[in-house]
Amino acid sequence: MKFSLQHKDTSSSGSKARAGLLETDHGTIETPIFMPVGTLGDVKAIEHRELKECGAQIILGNTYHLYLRPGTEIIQKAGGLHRFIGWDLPMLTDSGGYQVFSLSQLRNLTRDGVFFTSHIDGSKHFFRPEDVVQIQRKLGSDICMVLDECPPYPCSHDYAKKSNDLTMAWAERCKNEFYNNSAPLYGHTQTLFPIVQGGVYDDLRRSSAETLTQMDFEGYAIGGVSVGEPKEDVYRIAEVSCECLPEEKPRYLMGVGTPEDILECISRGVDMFDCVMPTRNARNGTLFTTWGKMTIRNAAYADDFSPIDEACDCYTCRNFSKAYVRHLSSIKEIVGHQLTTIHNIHFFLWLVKETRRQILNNTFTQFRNDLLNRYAENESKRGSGRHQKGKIKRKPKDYEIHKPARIKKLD
RNA sequence: GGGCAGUUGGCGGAGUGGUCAAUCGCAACAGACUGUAAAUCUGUCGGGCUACGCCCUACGGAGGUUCAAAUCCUUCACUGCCCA
Repeated sequence: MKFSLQHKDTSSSGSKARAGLLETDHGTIETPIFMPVGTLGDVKAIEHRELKECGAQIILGNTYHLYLRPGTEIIQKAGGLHRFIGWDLPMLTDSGGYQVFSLSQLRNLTRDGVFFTSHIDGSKHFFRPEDVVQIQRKLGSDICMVLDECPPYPCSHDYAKKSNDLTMAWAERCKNEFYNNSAPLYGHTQTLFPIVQGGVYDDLRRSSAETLTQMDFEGYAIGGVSVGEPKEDVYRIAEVSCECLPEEKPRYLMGVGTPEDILECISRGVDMFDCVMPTRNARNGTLFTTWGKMTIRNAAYADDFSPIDEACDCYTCRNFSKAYVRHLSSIKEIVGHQLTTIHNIHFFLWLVKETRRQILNNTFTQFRNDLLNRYAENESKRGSGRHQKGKIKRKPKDYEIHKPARIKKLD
């Protein structure tokens, strides 16, 4: 893998936005980039053909989920993940570190690794950092991720420090396994990104980023955000972390975010993003547009025969009306999910593509401010139309109540 | 013509003397969703208020019993099944 920084934005003194090229054996990725999430080997409700039409340059897969189903051996037998799923562009696989957070009820942490009880059949699996590297070798993803602990929010400084220490130790072990004890299996090169942790604490974030920089990787991820903390924390964490990471290497902010988050974090020096938001929200009826977000299932669109976004040239907007998409989405027709997913993915990819163009043109700040203002205006309008009687908090399911993560045998 | 069963909020369907403006599901309406256990979840859902409470109108129609009826009785209407 090779990353080259093409241009640093100069549209305002505060902007740290960058444009670059990330070359892999499966193709070159133009950054900033948004990577659609394809946890189980597909990006939900959209075919590879349509993903490419939307401008997707790289997608994610998930080590933990693919290991459980269909299983690493099947994928290896198929000739790797690219061949198995029929995707010939770059792929990044997440390590399962996020499942340490999202499946916290079903796992136990030890210094040596993570013990998972399968959410599918209750079977037991132990993942050491080394195992996760070996699995990703078998998957053959272009960018592999180290195993990390994604700590919950809120989280004490003490816990965040211990957690980060563990993640740092695991990064070292993953790196050793990756470079000294394993090799690519399918003829294309792979690289390994470590993950900056440290909760919402600047000192820990700096220390984490510096530690990883010392270890010298080809690119760096920033994790542990978007787990419930305020947006300002996310932006500050992105900024602080980027400041401590080498300029000539790509930075990947994991799990972010909304269009606003992406713009804010590009301003702070982030190059790569991934998030389930465009796909999940599409299936749940929320669409993103150049003027803000909308709930396509709202009654207001029942007889609105204009496209979702006049400025959008995705397949959905070129061919169908709000009224039709609303109809299909409301009754949860499969094609409704497909059309909304196509639109949202297209929008997120348009957003980063246009952002890149503006960066190269030194007009990024104006572009960002215009879009953020438009979004804020739209949100305030939405807010005034709400019928909610009070702030409603969703009751979490049992398995979603994150018990404080435990690190066993640390001492 | 006779017998039996039934008629509950937009729909389906609980409830069978007070704790019922009425469980639940669907539909409807709104909201949430950030390295996907999510095509999921949450809230509202007869009307009106000086709203964590109060007042109306409501369980096919009318009448009755009772301190109190969606729940019991009479009768009418309608629906389904069975027998002529």
